[in-house]
Amino acid sequence: MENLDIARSLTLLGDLLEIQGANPFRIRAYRNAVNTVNSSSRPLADMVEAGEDLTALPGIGKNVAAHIIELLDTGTIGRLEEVEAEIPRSLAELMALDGVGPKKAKKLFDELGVETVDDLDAELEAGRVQELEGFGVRSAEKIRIAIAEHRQHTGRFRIDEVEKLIAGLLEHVAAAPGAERVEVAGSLRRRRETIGDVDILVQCEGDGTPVVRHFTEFSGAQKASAAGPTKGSIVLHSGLQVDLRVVPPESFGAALVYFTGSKDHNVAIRTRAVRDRLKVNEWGVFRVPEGADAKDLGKDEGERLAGTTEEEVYGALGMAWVPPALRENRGEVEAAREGSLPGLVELADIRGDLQMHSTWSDGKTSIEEMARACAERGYAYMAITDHSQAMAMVQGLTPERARAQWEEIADVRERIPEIELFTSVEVDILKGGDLDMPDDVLEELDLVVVSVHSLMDLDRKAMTDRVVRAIAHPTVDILAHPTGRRINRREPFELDMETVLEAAAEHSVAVELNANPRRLDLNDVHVHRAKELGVPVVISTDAHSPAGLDDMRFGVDQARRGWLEPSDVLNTRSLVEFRKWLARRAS
DNA sequence: GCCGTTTTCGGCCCGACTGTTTTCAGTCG
Repeated sequence: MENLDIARSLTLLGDLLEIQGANPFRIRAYRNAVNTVNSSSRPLADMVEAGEDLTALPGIGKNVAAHIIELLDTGTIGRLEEVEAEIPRSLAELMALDGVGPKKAKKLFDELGVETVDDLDAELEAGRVQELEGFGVRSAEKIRIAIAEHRQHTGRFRIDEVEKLIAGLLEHVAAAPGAERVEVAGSLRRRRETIGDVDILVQCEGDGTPVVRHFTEFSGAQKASAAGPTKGSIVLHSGLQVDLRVVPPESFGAALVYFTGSKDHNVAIRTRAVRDRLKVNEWGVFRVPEGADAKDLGKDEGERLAGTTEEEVYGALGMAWVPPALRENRGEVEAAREGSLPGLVELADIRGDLQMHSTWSDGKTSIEEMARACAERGYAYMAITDHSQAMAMVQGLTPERARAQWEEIADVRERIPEIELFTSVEVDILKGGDLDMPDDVLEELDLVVVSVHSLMDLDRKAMTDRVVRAIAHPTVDILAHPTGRRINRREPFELDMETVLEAAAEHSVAVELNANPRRLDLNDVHVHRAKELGVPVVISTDAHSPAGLDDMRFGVDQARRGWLEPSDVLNTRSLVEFRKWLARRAS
């Protein structure tokens, strides 16, 4: 069972308990446990099997640990079944609707017998929802719209899509009357692979109402769902929600921390602040006076210790500034207090790109043009990794064509001496783990990249065995896009990543972090696990044209989210050092 | 339900906006 499955069950249990009106702190405890499960780089199932104590994990105590062990043993949680005997699990789905929380879901169930979104739709049609106490015509209409949007658009947006969708909006906001500074916050600033909604922060002296009004009048907005003196929300035609907050200069840093999140990171730093009798909110860091209770203080009462910049805010809390990519409450709060934050890899550290395609298979551009494009980007080396022949539809390389390609590569090397071209092939891993290229060719290549492109629906054991067998081949250097996922389009293969990474460590094989924003494969948690196991990570673009080379920044962002430092990333090495790595088996 | 330089009980992050309200609950981030 995957960590994802465990997280889903615990989330469901937490949601249903919340609908039942359980102690809110108990609900929070479940949510915290879910965050830990989702952030764990190792499968909890393996930890349990190894006899490790789950309560050593933050936010997981005796009860949740018992739930998890029961779930692994029996496939279900007794406590969850008890709750489901009282209220249907589909009520949790109602809470996914904008404007419907636990209280309204409960009321709809108790008063009208609503169990599903479809039931709710029918009750709305019948006009019965607006008659309920606490509901009204307007909230009924909002729920009706929320259902339509839920059906039309449930998922999150890829980060590259969001960047394109908001480019015009950011220009529009920068032109708002009184806007002195505009910054993107939220998951987009943390560089998550997908974005649920966009948060924008504007610095403005005095009344923010004109800024919010200017924002909500954006021509690309489908509707404005909120507008006050400090906050506004719009939905773009694409369905993407954008929230805007307006703050004065003395609060800009505090607000940037707060709206960058994540929620779990914010809760963690606020909880620590309470111990030091400090109060943190989006307006600043304040000292709670002797004898006073933080709860009785107004939002900006007390002695202000910080607020203008993020560095100041973290400093007032005894922490180093935390890079946004790390703000997920995965240990960065402790590291920032101890001064042990990693020095994260940056785009400028990248010295080469080790997966790209040319017109020899499905690339759009010649080898020479790709080489010139890489040289323009200042790289010291690159690899041309056209597909092997199993990819017949893209004219994958036969052994003969591979050899012929080497001659062209030799020519290009002479014409463009400023960059080193490595010969390579992205070799298909066939069904049983055999490689789609004879050994004599593999042995002559500078670099061997392997990946799965077919039979992606094998069961977990068969797929894991297949990939591990390929990794064990003595010529293999890099396992490319290890899970095969396409964000929002194709789920990852059934694959035991822990076993794969252990095999990579054993056989001295690197794993790719595919920088294409449609893939970003590996994900941040797996990248972090690779680091822990000492498996080198290669960040490659898999470019099919020169423009594709610019995706490198997305890969670097993901690597940063996985805590990678330059030394963890193979293609930050100089040409000399990288050659040494390629020769690692000879010595 | 979790946790501990308040340590095995009694706390647990904080504010804005909306709608249905007549002073506030619910939702959201």
